[in-house]
Amino acid sequence: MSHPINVACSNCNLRELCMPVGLKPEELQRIDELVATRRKVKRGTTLFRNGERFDALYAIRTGFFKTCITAEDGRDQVTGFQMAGEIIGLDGIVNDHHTCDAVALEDAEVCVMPFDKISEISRDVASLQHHLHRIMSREIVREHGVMLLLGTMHAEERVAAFLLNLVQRLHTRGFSRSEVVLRMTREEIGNYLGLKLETVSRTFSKFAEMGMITVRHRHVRILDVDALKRLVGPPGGAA
Amino acid sequence: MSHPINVACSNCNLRELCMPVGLKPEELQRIDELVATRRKVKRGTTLFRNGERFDALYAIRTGFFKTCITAEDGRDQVTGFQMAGEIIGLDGIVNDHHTCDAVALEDAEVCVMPFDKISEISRDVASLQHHLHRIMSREIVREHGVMLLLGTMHAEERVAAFLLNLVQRLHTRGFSRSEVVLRMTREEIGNYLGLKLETVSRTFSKFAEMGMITVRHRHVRILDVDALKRLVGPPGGAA
DNA sequence: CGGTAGGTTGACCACCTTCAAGGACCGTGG
DNA sequence: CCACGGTCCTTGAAGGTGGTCAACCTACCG
Repeated sequence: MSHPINVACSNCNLRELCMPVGLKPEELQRIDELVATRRKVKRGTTLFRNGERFDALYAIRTGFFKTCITAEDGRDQVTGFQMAGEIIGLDGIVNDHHTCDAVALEDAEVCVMPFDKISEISRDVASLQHHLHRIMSREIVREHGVMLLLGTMHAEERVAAFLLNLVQRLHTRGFSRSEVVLRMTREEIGNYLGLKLETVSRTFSKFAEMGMITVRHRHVRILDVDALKRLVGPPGGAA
Repeated sequence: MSHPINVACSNCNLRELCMPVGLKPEELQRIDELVATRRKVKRGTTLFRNGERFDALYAIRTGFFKTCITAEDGRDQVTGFQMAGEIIGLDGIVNDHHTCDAVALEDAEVCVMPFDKISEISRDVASLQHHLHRIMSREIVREHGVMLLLGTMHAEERVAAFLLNLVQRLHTRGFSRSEVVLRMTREEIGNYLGLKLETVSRTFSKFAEMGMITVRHRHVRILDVDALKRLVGPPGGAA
């Protein structure tokens, strides 16, 4: 399940995504202590679950995750989709227990960073300290955006925003800015966006009819980014 | 606008709410350095605004705030209501600029804690470090809950959850567990809950008809907590 | 006392959900 | 190779929840 690492953070090609930049050599060395082990997570299995003890943050090295919470009555909500270079597990810090499930949507590998080690090292290395704060703050700001989406947007706007966000993040990772292979089902997308899977499907079809995208199963090609952007938020447009 | 403090954290009656517990005397002394000044914020004015430079977190000493973000097209979303003992400003850490507005809903006073001072002291005082991490993590978890609410709940469930959450937080601050004086308008409540103000109003009326609450303007009395709880999430109830 | 902001209530309607049926793809096993 | 089952997806028709629009009311404040 977990195994020793073979690539140090200092050599990792994802370093700019999950670690601070501009470190001095001796700081870099301390950072390399951070990742205790790697862990492979098979598609469909969980990295951690609601209720489990929290003791580490995870940096995604490869693969794709969703995080979701479940209410007592069984309703659940996908709170995010995470890809390479992103950090998951922040929810567990408050009460030393995770409050959501992290499920791999494809075979994945994560770097395990024991939280007490993070705390310890960030007391010595100010840039790591600040980096951690920024990561948490970024997550808070991201969730504000999701609240705006869920609170004010219509179905088409939500789906457009979802696609744009996804393709943008993939692009910063070196992938195409117009091709997406969805790693999640329509139901998972809908759950995240506060819509039913049928609505997501219909909206995809509608975008395709309008010539903004092509959809074949999970393969989406974006034909007209600007049209999508216009959908999510009229730029100078009507109030 | 801002003025020297007259009550040290070590003497503050809100200490358990916004500061770590179980500090050693010398740590307490360092904590007292945290709050540089106090600042009064008049009702209807902002503590900070989207786009302003971030350099401090704020602990609410008295009063009541809302935070809200605004999309380019003018739509906005209330992301939370904050009361005494709670910390605001976390959104600003990522990019050194605030991304939301913090508006006082009644005359308020906050403790200004310069963020570089927080960082510095938390490098020496591990319990402060952990406390900060917990505060940020708690905010992330809270927002997960809001996402669940916005993504899956019906109007009645949302309003019930809102009232219960409010009264619960007031109760931990020593107020009644059945009396609430709302500090925000129906429109602000609706915005937060992803509903229109008319829907909030109607839902209040419906709850009143059902004998669960009484409403007179902004004064709400909760008559049947359990009924409200049953609304938000059927306990063992129907799936 | 009049103006204004905030709140309530009603009628109608739109968007999304619900329910249902059919179809495409994938892995497995014959 | 094809048949088979299962999951995932698409599309249609009908219905409901909450939105929209509008009128009226109340409290508050100069």
